[in-house]
Amino acid sequence: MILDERIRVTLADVAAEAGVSKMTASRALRGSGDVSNTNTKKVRQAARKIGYVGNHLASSLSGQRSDLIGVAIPSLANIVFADVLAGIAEAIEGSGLQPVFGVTDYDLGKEYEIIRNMLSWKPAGLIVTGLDQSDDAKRLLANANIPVVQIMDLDGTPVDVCVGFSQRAAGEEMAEALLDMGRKRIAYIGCGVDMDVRAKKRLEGFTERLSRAGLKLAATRIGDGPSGITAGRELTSEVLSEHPDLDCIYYSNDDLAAGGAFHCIAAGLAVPGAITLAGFNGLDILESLPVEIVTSRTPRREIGRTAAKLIVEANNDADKHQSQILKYTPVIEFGD
Amino acid sequence: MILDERIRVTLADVAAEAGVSKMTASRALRGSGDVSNTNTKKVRQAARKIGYVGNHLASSLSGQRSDLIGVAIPSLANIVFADVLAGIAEAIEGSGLQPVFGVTDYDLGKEYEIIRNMLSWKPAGLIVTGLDQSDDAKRLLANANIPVVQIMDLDGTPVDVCVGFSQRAAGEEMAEALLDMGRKRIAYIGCGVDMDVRAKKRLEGFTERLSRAGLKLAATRIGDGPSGITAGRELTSEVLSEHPDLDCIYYSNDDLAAGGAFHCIAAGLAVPGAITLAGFNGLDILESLPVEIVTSRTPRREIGRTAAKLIVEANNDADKHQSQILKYTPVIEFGD
DNA sequence: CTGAAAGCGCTAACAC
DNA sequence: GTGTTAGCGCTTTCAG
Repeated sequence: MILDERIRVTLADVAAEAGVSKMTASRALRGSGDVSNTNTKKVRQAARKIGYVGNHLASSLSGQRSDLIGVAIPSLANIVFADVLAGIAEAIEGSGLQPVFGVTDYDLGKEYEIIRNMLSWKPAGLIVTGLDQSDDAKRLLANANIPVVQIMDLDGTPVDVCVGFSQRAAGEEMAEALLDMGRKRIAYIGCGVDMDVRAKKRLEGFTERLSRAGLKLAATRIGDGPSGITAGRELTSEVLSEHPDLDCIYYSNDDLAAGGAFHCIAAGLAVPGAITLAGFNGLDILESLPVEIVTSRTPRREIGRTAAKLIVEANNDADKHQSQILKYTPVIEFGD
Repeated sequence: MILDERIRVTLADVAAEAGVSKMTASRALRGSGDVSNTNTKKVRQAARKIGYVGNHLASSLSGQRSDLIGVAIPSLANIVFADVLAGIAEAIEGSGLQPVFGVTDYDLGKEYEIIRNMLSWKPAGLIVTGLDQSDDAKRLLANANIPVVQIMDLDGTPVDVCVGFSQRAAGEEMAEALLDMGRKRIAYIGCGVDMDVRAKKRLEGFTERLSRAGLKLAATRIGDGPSGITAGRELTSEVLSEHPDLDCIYYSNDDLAAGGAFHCIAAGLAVPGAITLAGFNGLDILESLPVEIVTSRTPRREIGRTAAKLIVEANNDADKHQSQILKYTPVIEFGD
């Protein structure tokens, strides 16, 4: 295909075709202001006839604000963020807004660049993951003068709106649940790549609750490869061979825990009879697993949906927007 | 937060601060054309000092083309498309392009609207899923005058570039592999929501290959709920209770197949001893499963990466762009 | 190497 | 109801 210079069809063409002024055409197409029925029809027909598509760049530049909504997430390998995106897509359906996304790879520098880049599109709003952006990034967000929603975390000071749950508390509550089940020799398994701020916060809450009960982790193992089922299986095998007496393993997420479950099944270890496995997120996979794994179900799709909805609403009525903290609470599920 | 009218800092402000004209500032910031070192420094400092962010809307409008790249995918619940997005994000890293996405829900009408909407951003390129858009949508794509990449399929006539594999052939090859393993009483399990065009094409190829061997499907079960592990487990249980003599089940994807595996484990059915399970995609989960499932590994991340790379390259050098078909081939894996 | 002028395609703000 | 006039903030000319 040759990218030749095709004739661009613009609003002026539509107006000419319909025999009205650009403004009438513009109003008719957007349904704004009063336009006679006759002209509305004429314009719509003309637009269809000559294949008018419109130019968001021009309308946004003129209107001082675009219909874009910026989303910065740390990763797409983690299904959790795909769920967040799905929630966002769901919430903006029909609103005329469209999401632009950027993947930060858990890197504050990249995150700053992405935020900066997104801001230059003058988006209707921004959704960023977590509360721990770099100072530069936070300054950008604070001065952006658009709704900014920070999601998935609550432990910190939000820039504007915050939709999430306390990662620390989630860790504490899981510790509490496991203690209630009588677990005493507990190990932690995580992954380096996955050791983002939020996983760290959960681990902190977890160990703190343990120490209040006079306990500490019997073992800690942080893999250096990427997180996933395979990694979980291997790390579990390693940890259990070094510490065969464990009665519980807390994983930084469900993928790792599922891998742990597969190891236990293969090794003939009863779960949760001989050992309790606990994960995080409440992934679909756990429900069908032949063993029971404890997990905290995180409402990530709802979080995405709520975050996007707030921006959609602020976009329709800017006065309605206000800084606020919307708190969710992960629910602990025992897999039965 | 009150969305007050803040002072926007524009290129003119930077120019004033640096004591040069807007043009010199513009050139210095973009590194285009020749600007003296002195002025370049002055401008850069001025920009940083007053916190200039730039306005992509204005530059794109002026430059006739934006740095956006539009992506239309059918769903985010399906991890396959999250992988595609991940590949896209990977490929455009550092290129200055940013992805805008839309979710079609396998709905041609929605897809048309999304494509139309994206085109109005005058994107640098478009990535759409499959070859089966509506005629209206195809017309838009054909006239868009930008690189258009259709991904994940090969069975049909591409608009411009096509990066994918033949779904029909994938179905045929899986049938062939299962026949080679001596399977004879084969059932198919899919999901209504998941019964997109591509799953249909695979099924067609599959049954055609069977009939060439003088066989036909022993049973076909299409669930009406959403696809997933849980659905797979239930559907498998149902099909097996009606047809206990099956020696093989072909699923429309790995999630369903994994659910089937869990059913078999719970029911004490040896896999693949008593029954062979075959899925599609080559998801991570299969590797760690305590049973062996046959699958076709699809290079979805590579496809996303390649598609995006083509657009990045065309963006750097439009003359290099040409319509072409990039063919991938899913590899059948036997889970051992 | 630098700058002034003229738009890019659209819409807000006013007239009529 | 409809049209006119000015931009939105930037870059592409084209002169110096």
